[in-house]
Amino acid sequence: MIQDILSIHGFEPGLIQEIEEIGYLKKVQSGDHIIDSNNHEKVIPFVLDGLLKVYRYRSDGSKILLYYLEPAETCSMSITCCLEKKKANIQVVAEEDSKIWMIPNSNLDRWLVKYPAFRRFIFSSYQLRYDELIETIDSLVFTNMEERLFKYLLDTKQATESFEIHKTHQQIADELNTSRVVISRLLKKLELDDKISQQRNRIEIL
Amino acid sequence: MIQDILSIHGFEPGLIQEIEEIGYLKKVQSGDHIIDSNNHEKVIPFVLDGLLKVYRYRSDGSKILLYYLEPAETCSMSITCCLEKKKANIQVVAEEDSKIWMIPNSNLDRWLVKYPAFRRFIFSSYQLRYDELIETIDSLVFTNMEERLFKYLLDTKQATESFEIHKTHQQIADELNTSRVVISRLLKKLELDDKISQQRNRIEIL
DNA sequence: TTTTCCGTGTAACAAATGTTACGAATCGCT
DNA sequence: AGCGATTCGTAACATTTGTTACACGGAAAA
Repeated sequence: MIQDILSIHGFEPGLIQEIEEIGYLKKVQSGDHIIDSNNHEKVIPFVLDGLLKVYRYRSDGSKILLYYLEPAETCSMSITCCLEKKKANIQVVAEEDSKIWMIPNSNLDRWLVKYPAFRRFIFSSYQLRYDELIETIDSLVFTNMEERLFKYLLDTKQATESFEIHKTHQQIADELNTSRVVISRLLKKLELDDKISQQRNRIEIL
Repeated sequence: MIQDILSIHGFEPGLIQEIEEIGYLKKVQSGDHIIDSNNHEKVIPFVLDGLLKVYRYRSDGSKILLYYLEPAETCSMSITCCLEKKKANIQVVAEEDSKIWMIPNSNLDRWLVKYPAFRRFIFSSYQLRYDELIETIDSLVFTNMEERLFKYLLDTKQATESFEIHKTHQQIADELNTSRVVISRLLKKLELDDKISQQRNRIEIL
């Protein structure tokens, strides 16, 4: 199973073996915190199954959703954090029940040197996250809340592979950093436009 | 001169020699385009002197200022772009007259393997840009236009090492993706609050 | 069943931002 | 000096987003 997912990126057999030997499986439930400010253990999480959310939090307690991590992806913030021995103010939370292969950072630098596929993997991870951050900036600058909300629904649909979204208006508002009333207002509008239908705790995308 | 700037990052003598041999100096004037969608030459720009702006542009022509590049810095977007052979929709423009050491991408991968200091440099560049993008997201989400404007003025002051900013309201509006009228309104407010003083084409930070 | 709590709908208003329009001041050029 | 172009100030208004308050209905708990 782990071999299968790692070979997606064309990892060398030797690398796959090393990752298997040094890493360990972590099973988490929806809502669990995988990485936090408090725990300073230097590991990078490689998602085997499920869905993770990566937040950036600020000193005043507010936080921003940076991106989602899907299977076969990893968190580039954690990588730099490991390589640079720097504290990144990030938080990785399970959105669904997930299985994660936790890889201690001890061999990162050596792997970078030894395995070309690992280099490619790391750099394409960085690129992927860059693209997502820039897309976030894009949508903040150029689109209004209604579009951002609809995009959020579509993204959630894709990430969870389901047409139904089980979230309250308040939860959505928190993720989009606005208020519940605004979300209710806009969801009602989307409903009138026949783009969604909703019941309590449930939004269906049409 | 080039040795001096490269040694800031602790580059190995052999690496410095290679970079000197393979790279070339490019002098540009304020407003010149260094990297564009059209030219597909694979080089990474290393700033020796001056100030560059990195934009992301979109298909509809609109663009966003991603970050500034100061001396001894490089553009991580270009790096991934080189390594991944992928087209990044970025544009690098000279904000001031600048000197740039242009480094063809042919040896990037080999340098990553051979020189630890180069690995550290690349990864810390990535981290730096991440931090800036996240800070941008932060300010878009949590602060109003007045704060963003004042922060923009302070950043410009720092980047140009001058208390005077020679820009029109329209230019500032373009960089902050708003309209000229809004900027004029807010600058007037900052002036009344004794945070700045302004004349035509000139803003002074107090 | 009754009570309480949670999620949602909606009104009314406030604040921030965007848009259009026009006049005044200043600069560069002839 | 005179003229046109650029830059800025400001009013008036539209739109978007945020805030407060309250009602309703269903779900969960007592």
